[in-house]
Amino acid sequence: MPVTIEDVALRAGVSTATVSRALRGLPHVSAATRAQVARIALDLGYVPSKSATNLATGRTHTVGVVTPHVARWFFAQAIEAVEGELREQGYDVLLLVLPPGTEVDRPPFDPEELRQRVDAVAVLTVPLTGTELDALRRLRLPIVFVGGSVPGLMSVRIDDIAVGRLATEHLLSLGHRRIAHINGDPYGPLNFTAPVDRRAGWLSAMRAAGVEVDPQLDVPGFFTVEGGRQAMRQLLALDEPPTAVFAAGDEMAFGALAEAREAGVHVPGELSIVGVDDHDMSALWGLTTVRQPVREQGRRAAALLLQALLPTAASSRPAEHVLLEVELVARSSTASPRTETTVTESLPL
Amino acid sequence: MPVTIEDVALRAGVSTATVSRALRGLPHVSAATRAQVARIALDLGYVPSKSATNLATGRTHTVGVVTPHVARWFFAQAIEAVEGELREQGYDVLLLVLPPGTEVDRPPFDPEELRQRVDAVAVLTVPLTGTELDALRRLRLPIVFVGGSVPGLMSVRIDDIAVGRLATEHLLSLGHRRIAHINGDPYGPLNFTAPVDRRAGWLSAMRAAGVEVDPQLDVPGFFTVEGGRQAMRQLLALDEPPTAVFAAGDEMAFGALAEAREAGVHVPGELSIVGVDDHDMSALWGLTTVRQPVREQGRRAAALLLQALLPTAASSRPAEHVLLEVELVARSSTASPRTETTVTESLPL
DNA sequence: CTGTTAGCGCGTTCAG
DNA sequence: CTGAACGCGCTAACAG
Repeated sequence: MPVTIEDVALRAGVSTATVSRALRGLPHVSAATRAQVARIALDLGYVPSKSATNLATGRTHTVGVVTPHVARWFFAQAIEAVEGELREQGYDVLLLVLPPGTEVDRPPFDPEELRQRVDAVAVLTVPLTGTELDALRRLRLPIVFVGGSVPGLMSVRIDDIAVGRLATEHLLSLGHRRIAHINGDPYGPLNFTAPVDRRAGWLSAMRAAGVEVDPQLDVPGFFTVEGGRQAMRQLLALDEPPTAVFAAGDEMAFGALAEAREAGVHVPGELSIVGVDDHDMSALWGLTTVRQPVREQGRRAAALLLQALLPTAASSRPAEHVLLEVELVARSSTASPRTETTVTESLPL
Repeated sequence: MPVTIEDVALRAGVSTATVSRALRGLPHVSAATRAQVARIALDLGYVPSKSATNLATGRTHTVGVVTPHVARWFFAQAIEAVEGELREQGYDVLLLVLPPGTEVDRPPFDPEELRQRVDAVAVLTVPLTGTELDALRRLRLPIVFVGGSVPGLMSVRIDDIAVGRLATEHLLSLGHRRIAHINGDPYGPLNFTAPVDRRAGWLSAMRAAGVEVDPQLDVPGFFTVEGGRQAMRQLLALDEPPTAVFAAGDEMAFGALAEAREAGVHVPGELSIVGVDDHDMSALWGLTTVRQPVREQGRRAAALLLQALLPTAASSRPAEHVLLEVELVARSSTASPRTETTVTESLPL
């Protein structure tokens, strides 16, 4: 039913090979023939069959994007960026959302099913088991991790230890000592470096400042608004609540912020909060945060794949690792502890 | 390089035809042969080539999802839902993000490029030109619109007029008369019914209540946080500002809320605000809103496509239109105007 | 510069 | 119940 290359060939009075060459801009085609073929293809509405092309060339012109979520800020941003870059270069994007849950209780992800469908894969901080990673490697496809890194595979991410340190140092410099940390899932996946590193940064900064860390101040928030809320509730219930909180993600910070206010705890008068991301709504909340360039990470990841897909690309170079800069954005959710200044509404909200 | 059906056939000592039948559960294969083949396929790690299958059957087992954004709440939710449902049924999802901008200034979308790649298409309230729509129809593929509807094509959406009416009536019933409306883009696309309908609902409710509508109270917010903020600024600058605002989307409502508070206008004491969506963060903001079941819309849309893809499906039935229910969720951003009751902090934030 | 000939990997008749 | 043979639409040698 669809228009095939043969239809075009017949109509143009040439062979299918010539049509193929003409349409793809290959050399060895007279300008006249090329123009003629192009015209006919156009008004016949000819579109090459992807499957046939793939079968013949072995390349799918499709990149798989594996992600655990699409609705969360980081992932949505990253997907949008990756898709844009890829589509611009003529690649299709196959979206693969891994069912939620840790790698233990979700259905196993079988990278093999990607084998015949994509030329490369971008993995957005998905917690994968060692088995899955091995299978992924066995595909021998260009693979890039975004927001995390795995030995031997390309990656684009930020220095999450620096993130934790930056946030914590900001609070320390304001005079805080009792600084809590709301992180991801303590029983979560192993191959998910961001939360672990951010915590490490927090600990490192605390230690460097000679501050003892109370284990009670290290609570899980699961990277969700609601999780952040619960975490904050837990912290406020302590005999000696923190004067400052470092939340490993803005969404958790929002929850924490809301919970604090609801509990009548004034931010930043009685409690300072720092997040990570610089979410679209962080400014609205007046949230101090460590900004990470998510879209940039997406773009860079796509670029790495594209480059690895180039015919000239040697398939066995050392995997590239791109580390992007982060930056502390100070807003109104942080201040020095126990200031005796008038507690006016310093927050916009 | 990949394992082909022939490798399996050779190893099993049968023909490729038998392998094909055995693996796909077709009849006319002895139980023994079937088991044998299955085992060998498994330990050879055989995965049928999608392209080859497609070429042979004419079906791609892929559904295209066309969306203008992935990072905005509605779209992210819908994409996640559609993807989940589709993948569960063995379909791949090809993500196609249409560059931002109205259909006038973005690069034209050529549905033809989908022809050889997908079996069906889900369009998420993307503003399409008539030309694009026609081209889409010409594909003669099952097509479903989510969040909007187009004559002759399937759709899943909510009654946006009812949405506008519901929100407005809530405000009217509280005693408001000067009710503003923050909508989408006045110069925006035509085939994008949601904003138009929501406004119509607002007007209709106002008229039904015998309230005159001041054109100055109808301002654009572009469905973004920042747009909502600007809109609110504009409204507050009026000689006679509104006592209530109906924002056509929660993200705009957030912006409006923040702007109002920043301007020192107490919500809901001096100003009531209603949104639409019931965004994940609406509860945090205490935002009264008209909830719409986005994920459900995504699931239903996927189901419609799946059903139309069934071999038994007659290709020329009338297009199905699914209309889902909405519901007003009253929170703390709305109250009666000019109440003289103590203005305590009634909002959590 | 162009046409011919082979496949790419699978599904699908049609014979056995 | 099973196999041989052909075709899906296109690209890639290889001739001319």
